[in-house]
Amino acid sequence: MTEVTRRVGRPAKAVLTRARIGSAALELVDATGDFTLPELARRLGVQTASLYHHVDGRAGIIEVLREQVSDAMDAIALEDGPWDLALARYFRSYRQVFATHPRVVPLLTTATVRSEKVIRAYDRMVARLGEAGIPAERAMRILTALDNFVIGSALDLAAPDVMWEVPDDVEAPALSAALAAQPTNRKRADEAFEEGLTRLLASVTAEYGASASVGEAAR
Amino acid sequence: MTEVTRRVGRPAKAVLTRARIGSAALELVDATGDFTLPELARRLGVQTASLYHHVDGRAGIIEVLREQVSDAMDAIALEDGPWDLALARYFRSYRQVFATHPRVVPLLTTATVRSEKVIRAYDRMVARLGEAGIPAERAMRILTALDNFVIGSALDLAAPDVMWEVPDDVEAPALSAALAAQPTNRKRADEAFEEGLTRLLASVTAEYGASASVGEAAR
DNA sequence: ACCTGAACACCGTTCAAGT
DNA sequence: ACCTGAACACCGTTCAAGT
Repeated sequence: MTEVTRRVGRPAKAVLTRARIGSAALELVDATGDFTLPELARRLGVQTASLYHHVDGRAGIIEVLREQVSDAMDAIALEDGPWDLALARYFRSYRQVFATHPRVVPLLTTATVRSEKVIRAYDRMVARLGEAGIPAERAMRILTALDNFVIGSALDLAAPDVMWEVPDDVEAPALSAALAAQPTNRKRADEAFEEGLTRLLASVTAEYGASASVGEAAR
Repeated sequence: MTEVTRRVGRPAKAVLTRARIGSAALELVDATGDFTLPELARRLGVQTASLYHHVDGRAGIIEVLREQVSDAMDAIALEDGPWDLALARYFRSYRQVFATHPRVVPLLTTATVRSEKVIRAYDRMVARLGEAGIPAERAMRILTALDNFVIGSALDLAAPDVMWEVPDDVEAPALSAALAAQPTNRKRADEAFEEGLTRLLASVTAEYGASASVGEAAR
């Protein structure tokens, strides 16, 4: 028999914090692929309504999740070395964070970027592209393209085990052979990310110049 | 006063079809960004439970949405001409479909591809990359990279009006200047898509050879 | 300020009953 | 086979009451 002490009213010390809610939510999403407020509250040993004292409902918890992954990104990556290697480092860390928490990606796909850390990172990237002689307008286009690619690649990490399933009555010999030759799903996703990131950055480098090959430096 | 005729039991002719449900769902998502079964049923003039006779609940309706957008893609694009131009045509039509229905994109981000039409398209792309001298393993990697980029670019279409919002207390001069120089959100998204697609395909072309520049042919 | 318990509107799904 | 009406479990959100 466990003795349950029922408490009513404000506790001497707050039992919840934004941070505690955030890490519990992250754990829950990592484990199940989604979260509900009642389940989250249960894991934290509180009532569902208690969460509202710290975050703005379900949308607020998604915000906390976004903050957590944003903070894990390597902003220092952008400071030193040639710009192309700096961007490569940053976007690799960007994707690496999502590789650790793939199931949160679908929850974060559409929202305005407000995180100070992420804003600063993009500012730094625009600046570094400018130093490399790329005009601001073009820099924004390149950054958005890279961003789209990385987000798509992050979503790929949350993909089901079988990404393409050829039905029995459909003939797709080339695709079937290519799929059969594939390594694990994760390896495929990793390789495709490197393939695209390297090609995109190398293409820009070829046009505007930089110190070394991105692919080379990855080894 | 409208006369309402209450009908019970099976009607002489089925009032619902998969197709009717699908187009009503697409309209609803286009208009509101999401859908619920009760609201969909209301628009179709039936009870919520009636939907279950034609589709497998909410997940089934998302499946129908996926079929609808998949069917709108230009599969013939892959048949003729140099492989790089063929792929460019296909991926442009791919993204064009989502540009017409941007708000459905977030609903379709993670699921196994089973659509015969899409499977055939990917088979065709692997085959054409093979003809160009690209080994199957590498072809799959390139295709996945392109796919990730296009999905990310499609999500970009569903992005809020302000993609990056620099808080008042944060200094991001380079980013702010670049954002100020931006045209409309849609134009930014369009340009970034072309930027990335062109660079990715040109990079592969440079390595394996093809007939003409992708960027050139786009004009 | 912070937690509880109860209430409310709403959603997805199931099923017996009717033609 | 296909539609209805009712039922059920569950979810997100609100709010008065308690310390």
